[in-house]
Amino acid sequence: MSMFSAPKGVPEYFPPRSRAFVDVRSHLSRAAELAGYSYIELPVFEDTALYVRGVGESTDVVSKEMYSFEDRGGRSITLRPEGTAGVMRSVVENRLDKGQLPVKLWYSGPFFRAERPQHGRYRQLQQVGVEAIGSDDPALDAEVIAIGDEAFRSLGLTRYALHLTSLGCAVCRPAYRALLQAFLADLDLDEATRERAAINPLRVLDDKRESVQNQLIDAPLMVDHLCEACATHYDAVRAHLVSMGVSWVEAPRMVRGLDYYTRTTFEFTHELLGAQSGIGGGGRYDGLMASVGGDDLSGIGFGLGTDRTLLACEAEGLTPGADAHLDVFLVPIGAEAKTRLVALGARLRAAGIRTDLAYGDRGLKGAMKAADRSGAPLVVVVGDSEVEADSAQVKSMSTGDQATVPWTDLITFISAAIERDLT
RNA sequence: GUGACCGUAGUUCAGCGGUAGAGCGUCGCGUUGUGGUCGCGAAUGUCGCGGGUUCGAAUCCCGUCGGUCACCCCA
Repeated sequence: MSMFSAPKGVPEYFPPRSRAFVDVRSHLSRAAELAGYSYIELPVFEDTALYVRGVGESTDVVSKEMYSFEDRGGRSITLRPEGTAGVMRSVVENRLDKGQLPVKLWYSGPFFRAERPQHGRYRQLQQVGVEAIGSDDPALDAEVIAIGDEAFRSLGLTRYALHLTSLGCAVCRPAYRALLQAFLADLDLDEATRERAAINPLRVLDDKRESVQNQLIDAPLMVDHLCEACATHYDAVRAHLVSMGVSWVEAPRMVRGLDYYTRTTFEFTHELLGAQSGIGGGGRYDGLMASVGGDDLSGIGFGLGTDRTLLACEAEGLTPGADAHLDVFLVPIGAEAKTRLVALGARLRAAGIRTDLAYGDRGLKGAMKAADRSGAPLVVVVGDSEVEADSAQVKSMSTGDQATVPWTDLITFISAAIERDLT
């Protein structure tokens, strides 16, 4: 029994799985780097009002899932529940939007939502996100979507799907919203659903209950009521996706939980993850920057769930980061040998060779066992006779071959052996 | 936040009212300085935590904490 336990709903990654987590995260961010996005490091807490105004007071995320508290100066602080609002705040505050547009940024780190934990749903969740700000070019929408697709594909994932729709804009959405509300008013719905219809009628569309869905068959859909500009924009996005070879399914009833989304909206889901199947989602947000006090620039971005992407990889039997993480394992027998190998280890590491050593004066047999388990392809053994001969035994763990190598040639020999193994 | 199920060794799990078990892992041994296979042996548990019922509780009941599944929500 340990005295303390981690807070509820917080995932921890430790070896060996932490290696997979790190590898997943680097695949996700690499896709963004490959498309010219630059890293932005942001605070994990912000002024509560930023989320209330940016994300939307009526959203579940803001109204019942935020970790908010008063700091010692009496300010209301909130642990960030999502990434986009914070990026907007920083862009406006630091005038990153005053140069060439679009500004393309990526970020990574923990986010916090006080939800009831479940497999794949955590109170501290990890995301890798991108934002492209200051252009409403539909090619940029397509780029962002394609980056997400490539991020998942680069990990070897295949059992995922891209859901796509357009949520319209300030011109066409209000009229559609009224239309939908009128439609919903005539349906037989329970109180909670009626309430939702009043606050965010779009949300009713993706209700999972059959009894509700049956009544929604003839519900008006946003995509059928887009204004000319939105329709043209959406067509262009789809045309670009086709030319990039990205496939998707139309999801006219898809809804996002954050109020700022407009026009292009998308979600990646994985079919093996159960109820928490969303592994990434995003879209365009046209009014967000202005609502946070900046110029009225539009933007588009996504957040990819690092935790869930790892779960998706595991569900598909993929093993990210499984490559051996060591090149050489050193086995000393005796005090003199240890002194020599400790020094050799430092030199190997300085030469960029990943090296570990058998500590704790284990017997040769035990040390070899440790060497085997380390996964290192090469093992260097030094005992009394090697010390005397000023040499070392270098063993290949895969073939079992062992060579006597003069001490002065060791680093060169090892480098060459690793080089050979890589080719 | 609502409902249901689960919580036993490092790990996966069996035991379900009468002195705590197995597989895997860990450590040691199988003669002097060589791992993976095999054989033999050993260590490790306040049976999540707190109450209650009982002669006796890992086992039954209540609470609590944690996890899981669905709803909800979303990454």
